[in-house]
Amino acid sequence: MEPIYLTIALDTPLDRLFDYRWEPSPDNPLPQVGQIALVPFGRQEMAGLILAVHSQTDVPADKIKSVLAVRHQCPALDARWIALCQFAANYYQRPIGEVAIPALPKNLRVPKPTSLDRNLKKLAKLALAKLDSVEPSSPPDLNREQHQAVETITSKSGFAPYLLHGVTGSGKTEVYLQTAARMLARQEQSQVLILVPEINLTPQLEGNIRQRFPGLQVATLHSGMAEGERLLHWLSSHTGQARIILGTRLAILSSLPHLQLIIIDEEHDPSYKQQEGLRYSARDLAVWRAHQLGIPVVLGSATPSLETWQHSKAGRYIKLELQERAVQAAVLPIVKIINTEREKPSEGLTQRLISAIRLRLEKGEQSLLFLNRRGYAPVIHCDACGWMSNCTRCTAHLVMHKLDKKLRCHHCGWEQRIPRACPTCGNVDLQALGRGTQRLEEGLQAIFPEARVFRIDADSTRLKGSAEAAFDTVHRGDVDILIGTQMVAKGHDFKNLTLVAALNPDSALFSQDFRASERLFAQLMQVAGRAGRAGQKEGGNPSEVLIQTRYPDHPLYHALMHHNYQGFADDLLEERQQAAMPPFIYQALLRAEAKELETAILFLKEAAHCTAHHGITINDPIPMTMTRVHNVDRAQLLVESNSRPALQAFLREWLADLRAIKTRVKWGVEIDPVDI
DNA sequence: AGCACGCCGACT
DNA sequence: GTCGGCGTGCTC
Repeated sequence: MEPIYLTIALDTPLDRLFDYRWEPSPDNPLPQVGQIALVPFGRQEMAGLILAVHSQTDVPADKIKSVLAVRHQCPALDARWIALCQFAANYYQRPIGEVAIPALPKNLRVPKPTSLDRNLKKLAKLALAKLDSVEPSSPPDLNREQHQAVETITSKSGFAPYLLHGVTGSGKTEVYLQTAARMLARQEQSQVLILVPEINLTPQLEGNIRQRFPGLQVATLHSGMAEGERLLHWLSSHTGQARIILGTRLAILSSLPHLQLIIIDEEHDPSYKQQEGLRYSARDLAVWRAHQLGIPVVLGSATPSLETWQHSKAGRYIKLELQERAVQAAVLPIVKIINTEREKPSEGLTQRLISAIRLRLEKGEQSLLFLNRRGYAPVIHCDACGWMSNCTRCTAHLVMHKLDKKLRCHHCGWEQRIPRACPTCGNVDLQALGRGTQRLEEGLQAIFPEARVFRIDADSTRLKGSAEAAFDTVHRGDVDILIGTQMVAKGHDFKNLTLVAALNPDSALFSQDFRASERLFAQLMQVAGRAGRAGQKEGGNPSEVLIQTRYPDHPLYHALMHHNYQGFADDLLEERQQAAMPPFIYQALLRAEAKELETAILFLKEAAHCTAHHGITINDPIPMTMTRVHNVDRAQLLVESNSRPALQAFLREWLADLRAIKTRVKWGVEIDPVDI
């Protein structure tokens, strides 16, 4: 028999495919497109995705190698999944292998195949185990708006993108669940994908889903899972056994052959953007995938991204408003602004805030203080000579961590003991400047010695599973005052919480990043939404949100005071349009890093010095805001266009030219960057 | 990107 | 005499 040649995509930055020989034999079934093959590559062995099977090849006979094995145990990935990877590869300007291969569970990629047969048997057990442990619950009645949202989404057929816009407590989750229920009931094998920003912070949602759909298999997909477990859940999605798939951004690249609905909760959340490797937007890929499959996609948020908001204003997305709070007695919290120029804080707390906390303590209610800065103090300083605790490897301060007596760089991980005296002049009186969550905790405990003060941040929840335990402590009511970073803003309903305070959120107002205020608004709205979610207590006052700021007249805080997302978003959009910024134009970023900043800048200058392209703006190279991280200097070059296709076409050509430049600079391009 | 090969400087 | 620095070249 004639040999067969397989065209295979591999996880390598080389922008081409590789042909391998496959020897036919009566024992081995013919390989198929979409199957995974194990091949020799250079001196390594790798797993690749079969993209074509043919009887000929252009590769010279002395170069071609043979396939080591084909993973017949894993059913082939279908053409639509491959098309998704191909789209992402083209759009983000990377080879398809760099998209497709990392999207597969590791156990399918390692040279020694794990026993898939055993795992497939395990799948059935997994489903049963989950069924035993839940108590089924029935769906609550929907209010008029929720009902209409479910009706609208389920009445149309074909591709339709929806923006489900509703404040915290308006019952978006219930719309997700009942929409999912209808789609699942409609077809024997249908699957629903639900994306959440961070799965570890939403155990409640997973619980709800399992209770509401007791007969159905639920798969979860996120980066915190063990490889064996990951394989099981991925396979259950891939084989169609899992009907509901709950996952983080990486789940958008999973194989879902019977997908009928995609839901993206908190669609504005920055964690939908992958920030390393293939820098994809799970939200954008979700919309593309829904379009490809001709199915609805629901983007839910109280504070939609300006991209999504603009789509809905332009009529490209269908807007569904939830304005009533679904929980009967729940009312919006009262937002008050405290001017810290007039009321000077001590220990970071104004007198008004301290009184508000005291009132909650007396009533046995909880308070939440939001301070987005972990550690004790962001820097220490010598008054005598001006020395500051700077990281020698990064353009950043070493943060003081008092509990473990360390100075720590939050960017490169460097740590050292807190010096007893100033390293340059010997002064023993070093000052902690500024305030992190640890210092706030210390101050609060001093003011309220009897109160149970509790801190939740990346430091207090470093151990696996400890975040969930920490949240449980708060839910149980074992906490009076909760201090937290952005970790506490997401997902959790605190039933006894009636006071939320934001300390010192001002820095984002003047950030270089034009998206900083959009993010701050979303974050404050979200954290404000933690208060009083279970409804008003008998005879109680509405929950309160206090913002301590030096800029009490800033429009962002005024919008927040009036719960006016729409006004805020419309104003920002107006500004963005005037200034020709996203979402009205499209951007790509060329980043370069080298030992010396000058080397990186020079590379970017050379890159910028290309033939002019109509409709493309190439800006000047600039050092990144945080120039040096871990002894590497970084610079970037922004490319803009008002036409997405024009930008794409330019990038394709440009990157080919850049690859030809002989350089030691490490560089890469990011499409639709969100952190500038 | 890995991973080799290859040709020049300081070590047991 | 070797270990190892990173320049250059290749991966079906």
